[in-house]
Amino acid sequence: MIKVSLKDGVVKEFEKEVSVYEIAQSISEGLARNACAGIVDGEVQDLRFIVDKDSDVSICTFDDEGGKKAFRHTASHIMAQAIKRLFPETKLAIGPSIAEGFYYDFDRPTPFTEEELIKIQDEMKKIAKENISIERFTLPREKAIELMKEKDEPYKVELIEALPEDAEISFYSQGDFTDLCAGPHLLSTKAVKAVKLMSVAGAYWRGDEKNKMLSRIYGTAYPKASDLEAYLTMLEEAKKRDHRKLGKELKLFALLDEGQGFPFFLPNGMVIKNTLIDYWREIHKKAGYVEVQTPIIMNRELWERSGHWGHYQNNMYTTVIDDVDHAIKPMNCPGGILVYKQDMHSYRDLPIRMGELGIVHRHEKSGALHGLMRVRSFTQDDAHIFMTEEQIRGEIKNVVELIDSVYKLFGFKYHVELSTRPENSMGSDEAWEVATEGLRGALEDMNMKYVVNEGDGAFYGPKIDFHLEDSIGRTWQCGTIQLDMNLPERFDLEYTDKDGSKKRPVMIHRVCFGSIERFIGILIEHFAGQFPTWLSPVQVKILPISEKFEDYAVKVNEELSEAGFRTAVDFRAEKIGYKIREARNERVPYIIVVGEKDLEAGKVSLRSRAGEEGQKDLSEVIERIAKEIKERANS
RNA sequence: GCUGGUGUGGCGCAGUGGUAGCGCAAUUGAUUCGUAAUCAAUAGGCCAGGGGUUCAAAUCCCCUCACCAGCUCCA
Repeated sequence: MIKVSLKDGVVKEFEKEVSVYEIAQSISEGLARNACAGIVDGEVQDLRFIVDKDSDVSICTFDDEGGKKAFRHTASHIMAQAIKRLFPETKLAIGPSIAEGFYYDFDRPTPFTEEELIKIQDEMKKIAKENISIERFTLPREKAIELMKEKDEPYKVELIEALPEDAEISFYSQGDFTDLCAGPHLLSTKAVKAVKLMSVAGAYWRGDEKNKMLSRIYGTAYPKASDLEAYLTMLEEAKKRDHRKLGKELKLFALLDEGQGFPFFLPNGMVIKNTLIDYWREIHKKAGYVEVQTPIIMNRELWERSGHWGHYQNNMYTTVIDDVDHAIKPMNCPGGILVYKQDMHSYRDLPIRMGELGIVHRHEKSGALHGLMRVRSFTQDDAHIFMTEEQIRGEIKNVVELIDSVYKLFGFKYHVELSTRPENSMGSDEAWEVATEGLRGALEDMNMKYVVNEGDGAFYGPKIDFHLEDSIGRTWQCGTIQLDMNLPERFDLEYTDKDGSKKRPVMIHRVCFGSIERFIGILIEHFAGQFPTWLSPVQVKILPISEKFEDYAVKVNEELSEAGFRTAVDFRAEKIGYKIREARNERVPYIIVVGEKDLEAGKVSLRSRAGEEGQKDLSEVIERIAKEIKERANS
């Protein structure tokens, strides 16, 4: 007798061992039809998985993460099967499910064309209609290698060879198609009806740029055509908020051939940048930071001492001044350290929280550049905190809270990663261990959820990264907290402790926005250009109905400017509908219309983003907008 | 950097071998208007750059550059 505990405390008993699918059937035929996978004692399992002991079981449909994965993974196998039917000479690499769909990497002499993509998609639909049942089987490693050699799939052979000697290798086959795969998969191809192949792109075998470049096809799949349609519509909508498009439309910034990767900030964008900086200064002052500024260019000796010359040279721009090598700073830390060294420090001074809005230059590969998100010159809202070892956790906690408060203000969701020691790094294992555990401990003290990103730390220390999403779900690292026990050593930093002895301080490097440029890119997409009033380049636009009311418009404008708002008046001899259309396209949060009726009543007509609001006293409008700006409310 | 795609007035696009077009924006004039586009006229382009094929190239071929998607790398 096997006891299966389902959700809501329901327990079912089975006479003998039973598959996940049979459990679903025992609940309802409807559920069995939609079942994609199961979770058995916390592990995602195939529908074919046999439950042979008392277990907790829940059934996953497409609406569950595990079910979605199985569904899309099956879609990727269907794509591979379609390609094998149409282009049998193609070699298979790997084909997993991903966040919004799936991909599969193929090796063939020429990449797939648009027309071929359509053919493949049609063939996939045919395969779904054929309702081919999907079987799972396992082979010992040697037999598995033999099978894949026989099928002439060298990439699969390589994958299996990387698995342990005694491994049982699982395969899935559907009709004439068999693929190495850990699963799970659906029971048949039937459910995968709504598929769309999105794009073809190159991708290196095993993600290594030294390897051969394969041809990757991205696709997505849904159980219902209407869901697929909804997803495609959502993507279209998201493209409309692309910061590069809006940046041009709203005249925020420009990226020109004359400086590849070096953004120009236009007057409107500069308002946003400066307003963010004002906000930054305000919260950092409150949090006990001082501010410094260090040079953009410093000599080679400094960069050799900091380790950048050795570990970061590929990303640095250099120049020669009076026959001496210099580098344009890619990071602010060495400058901050030199500032620390200007003085003797007592334990009483610590922690020293030293902020710097530093413009850094880094050479990025041309293909990596992306609007404001990835540039070669950017402003870091940097700070270096010098402290004693005992202060580490408290300071990290302060910084995490500060970053969290910034992201909350804008309504951002974010995820956190802990990045550990990379290959090209400096310092002792002990220092790295202490630093990494310091970060991990702080995260755990605060019960923060995080994923570990092995080997992705900075060359001088491990880091906590904060990642924000853009409009189509790509994530970008913004905030980061890096714990550094190496640079204080290299620069021989000291403070005098209670007993008069010299001690080595520990150092944190941290940013909240990350790069102000990238943060603005994210902001543009997040708000679709409709910035909260406090950030809007123009906060109130005054539209006289005709020339006759220009004087009144000027008077209203004076009062609004006097109140400290960023305003503009549209004096053109256009109809009011036209002026409103334009002001709305500019995403101006408040539009004030003045005409005959307003002049007579001594009032103004207000239009906010919510729509027409009718006549109001100007003083009332001023009060309302001032309050919104002061609270930095998100309209 | 790699693979593929794209490159036509300020912006968005059409134009697949026969003298470069549309819409918006701009300028000028008229209109003086009540909540998402008033009318008319004018001006604006070595068709990314270079080389080639051809009687003739935006269009076909080669090279370079930039941008876009993805990979790699990263704030």
